[in-house]
Amino acid sequence: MSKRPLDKTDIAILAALYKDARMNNKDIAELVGLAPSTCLERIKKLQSELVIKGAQLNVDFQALGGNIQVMISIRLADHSRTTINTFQKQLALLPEVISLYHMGGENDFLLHASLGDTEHLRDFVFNAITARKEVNHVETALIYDQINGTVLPKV
Amino acid sequence: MSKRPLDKTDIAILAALYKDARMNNKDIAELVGLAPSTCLERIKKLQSELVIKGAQLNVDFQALGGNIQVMISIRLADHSRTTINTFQKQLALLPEVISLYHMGGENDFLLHASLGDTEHLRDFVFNAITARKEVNHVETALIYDQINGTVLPKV
DNA sequence: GTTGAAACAATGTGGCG
DNA sequence: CGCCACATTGTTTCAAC
Repeated sequence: MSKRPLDKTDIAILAALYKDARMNNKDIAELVGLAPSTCLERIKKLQSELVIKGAQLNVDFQALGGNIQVMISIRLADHSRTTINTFQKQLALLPEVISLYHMGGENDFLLHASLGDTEHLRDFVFNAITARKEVNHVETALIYDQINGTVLPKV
Repeated sequence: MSKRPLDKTDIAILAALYKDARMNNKDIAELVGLAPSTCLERIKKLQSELVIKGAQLNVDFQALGGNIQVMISIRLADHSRTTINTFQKQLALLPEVISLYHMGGENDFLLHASLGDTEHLRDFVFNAITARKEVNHVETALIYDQINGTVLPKV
């Protein structure tokens, strides 16, 4: 991945798409003050350079039956690469999992999940996490609310 | 927010857009087996019902000078609504902040941030967090790696 | 829920600063 | 070399069914 410095226009494009990834090219072009063709060229370039890695929908998990969200801190007994990799790959596939962070520090993983109710949460923690031999410690914290940052300046 | 039950097609549309929010309507329609017009109608409906709350770009933070990502656990001294709200609103505006979670449990907030280097991290923690009178305890953990879940079944 | 036509956006080419 | 204008192709969108 090259380290091309991004100019103001690139940042403006990224900021626009960060706020609304479904914005169309014509509107972005207008917003950043470029002709549509030029703007598209830049977006394509950012994509090919993997500065833009994709785009994800913000779904209302509640509408999908996920009435509670939690962060689960997990410590493993064994920190070998295979254990970590296997754990990570298998857990990321579970439908309850929104994100799985591999961490440095006391806890090895932080798991962001959406669950239907507290019973579902209990079952999930037991069946998917504490049932695993390599898991040493689990701590669940409820998420009340999430706010996303809006901008990406820093250049 | 109404609680209309989503059918298989709605879920399929959401799943497609969750994987790639920039997918166009024609391709989604084809994928889920609908005519483009019908598919668009459903997407519009999901948007107006706020099942779809938006879409966010997956940016390579490294390309933007964010070489490290951290999760910072924060405890406040005072849990009044005003203190919490003010803290949340002000911190969410900082350019380093990716997400800010208001939590139940021991820690009041979990802050996901992207920083240029360790010095930037140190300054950020001091200036933006520990410098605040209402902050009681701060704990920073490095993120090695993040995996996002791929599907949203659960209906 | 579909089809089809008109309106609009995406995209490639060639030309300008 | 990056930008723009324009022409072509493809997508969105709305009406009638």
